[in-house]
Amino acid sequence: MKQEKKERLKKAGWKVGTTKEFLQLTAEEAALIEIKLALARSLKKRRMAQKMTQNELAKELGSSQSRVAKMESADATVSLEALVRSLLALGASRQEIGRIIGKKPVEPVS
Amino acid sequence: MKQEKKERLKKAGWKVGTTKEFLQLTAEEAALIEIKLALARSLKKRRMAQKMTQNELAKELGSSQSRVAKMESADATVSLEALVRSLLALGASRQEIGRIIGKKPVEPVS
DNA sequence: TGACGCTATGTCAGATATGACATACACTGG
DNA sequence: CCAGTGTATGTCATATCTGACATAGCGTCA
Repeated sequence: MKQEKKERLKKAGWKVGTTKEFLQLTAEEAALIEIKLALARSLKKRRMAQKMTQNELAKELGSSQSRVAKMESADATVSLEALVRSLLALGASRQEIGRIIGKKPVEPVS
Repeated sequence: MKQEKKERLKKAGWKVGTTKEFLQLTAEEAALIEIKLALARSLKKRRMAQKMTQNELAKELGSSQSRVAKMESADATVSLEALVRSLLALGASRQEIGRIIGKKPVEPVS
């Protein structure tokens, strides 16, 4: 069920339309992806606000630059856990993380 | 970085001290665990509110009763992602999940 | 008592995520 | 133009997580 989708992804590449429709995501999966996107955006914003490079953050996390890049782009290979860990490492509180997750995304212009 | 800790654990054997000190949890790790605990509690609460058994929920999730039990007990082998997915499956919204994560836990009696 | 329904715990093969590395790209200052 | 700095993307071996299964505990009902 997860595997199927990845296959489709690899073959299809990136086209337009909502992410949800194109990937045939269920509502739950769409919500999970939105959560990850919100966290990823926050992560990048926070890192930049602290004037850190991806490499510096990676070292703090005991990870590598490439993985930080993937986190910030909400790459499919990064887990929710990785995103939350990183935000915590950048000083975000539980409450802030809760807010990031709960905040409604900006509506795209129709 | 996770492996290191386990190594240390195995070598050190069993000494006393608070869990936190003994396991040498950083503040970030402690926060992550608190988040997982909050989600786990909510999961159980929600499942019960819907009068579902662990088995029923497991089937909805494409999983097994044992894993649901582990989720509800915030077992170390369950990921943040699994907890969030399960809550979404039980109908929780992004906003609700944000609130669960952000909410301060009840202080233990001193 | 025993049978039944629900939950808890341990284990393990297979699936998924990770850090590390290589490499490419984009931008800037010289 | 080149060199340097920061970011993006692909791959791979290994670490971690997952579903499934077995089995045990624990109420409850007859």
